[in-house]
Amino acid sequence: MTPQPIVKMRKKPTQARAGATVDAIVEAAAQVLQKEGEEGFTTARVAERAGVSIGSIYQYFPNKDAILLALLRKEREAIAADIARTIAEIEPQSGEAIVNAVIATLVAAFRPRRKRRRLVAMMSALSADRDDSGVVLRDRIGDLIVAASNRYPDMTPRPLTPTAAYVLTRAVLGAIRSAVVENAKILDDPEFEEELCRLARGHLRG
Amino acid sequence: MTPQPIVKMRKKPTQARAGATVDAIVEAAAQVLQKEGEEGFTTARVAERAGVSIGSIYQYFPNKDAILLALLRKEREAIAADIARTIAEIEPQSGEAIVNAVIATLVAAFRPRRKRRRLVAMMSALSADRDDSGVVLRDRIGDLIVAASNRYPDMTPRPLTPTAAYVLTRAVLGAIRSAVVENAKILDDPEFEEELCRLARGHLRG
DNA sequence: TCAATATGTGAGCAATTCTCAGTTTCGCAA
DNA sequence: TTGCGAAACTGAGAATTGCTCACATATTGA
Repeated sequence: MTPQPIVKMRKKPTQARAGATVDAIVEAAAQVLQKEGEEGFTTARVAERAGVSIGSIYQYFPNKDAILLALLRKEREAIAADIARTIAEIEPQSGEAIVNAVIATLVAAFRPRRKRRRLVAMMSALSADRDDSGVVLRDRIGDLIVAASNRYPDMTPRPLTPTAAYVLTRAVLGAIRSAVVENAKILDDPEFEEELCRLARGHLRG
Repeated sequence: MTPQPIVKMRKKPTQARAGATVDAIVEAAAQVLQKEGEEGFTTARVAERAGVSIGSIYQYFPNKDAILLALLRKEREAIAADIARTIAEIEPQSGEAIVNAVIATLVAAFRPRRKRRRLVAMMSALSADRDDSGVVLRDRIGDLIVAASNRYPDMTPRPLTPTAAYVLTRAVLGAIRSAVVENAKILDDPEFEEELCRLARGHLRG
């Protein structure tokens, strides 16, 4: 019933080696999860792979789940950075060009490191109560679309309400998410991207 | 790397009381999960609530996760039945009417029992490796759309490729999924449903 | 150099999953 | 009704795992 606040790190690392330890733990978590699956994801295994003791994990993470959350945030930040960088480089001729470019960027963001990003997509729903970074990221993309539609009126003939932006972003990201989780192959099909563009353009057209 | 086969029940119940036990366990699992959250979801609690011993659980389920999978399938079947029933009752005048009706049905399917369906939506990604009932359901809806588009040519002026159907179903369901997981309120907003219809019609239009 | 602080260790406790040997209930033929 | 084999159920305890805490070691600054 009551949404819980964000899980914090137990202790802020100040020395360099502590930061290295935290990074090692998160990276080890990703590798263990990837190679051994969920069942193999134990604190002992993560500690072993990271080359630290179990105690060190609990110096920085309040519990096992927090390691997953940290991994989730790290991957999401990488994706967000990908998207921001590519969008900054776009020199848009038209509203349509922006839509196409944003969608191309979103799809491209999920193409590399596929196995790891699949894990992230699968885990992200589970942490919805404890971590809102996913919603934040999606809303940011929605704002971006609304802003673009104001600057390039040929993108859409109608004013874009918040609900319309919500539906559009969640639909596009939802289709990509499905592709990542259930069938990674389709991500490489140019027709997939093309259909996503059609979907977005059709929706904006009204 | 290797996708795992579907988890089976350990033993098929033959007597009536055994079936009742299985049902009680699954229902207890749903209740415990809803009232106590993930952390409170222990085999002991489920057994207690179901009024059986822990041993009985393991007579029918190979492990704790299998209880969740059973719950997942049960909820999905309920949703699928909802959808199938409503769609069977539709007397379509036009292709557009079908699209609107299907979307209305999909949204409506997630409105009741909201807390439980939210849990299901959150868990379903996690079980993607072990259970394909989600993909099956989504593909079935996709087939339904393709079939309808053949019978009602005014629905879309272009032939609907499998990729197009994939994108359309995943986009619509993805938006609904997001609404269920991250913000249940928007599900009741008529504008949400309207925008979904716009999205689908726009995509079909090409 | 030396103390104060930050970081790291791992045996062990508490909680949890799952097993299995034994008990109870059911279905049914005599 | 009775007796018996099969099905269903039980719960103590073995095995595993998350996490703590008392202690050891490394780093920093003066």
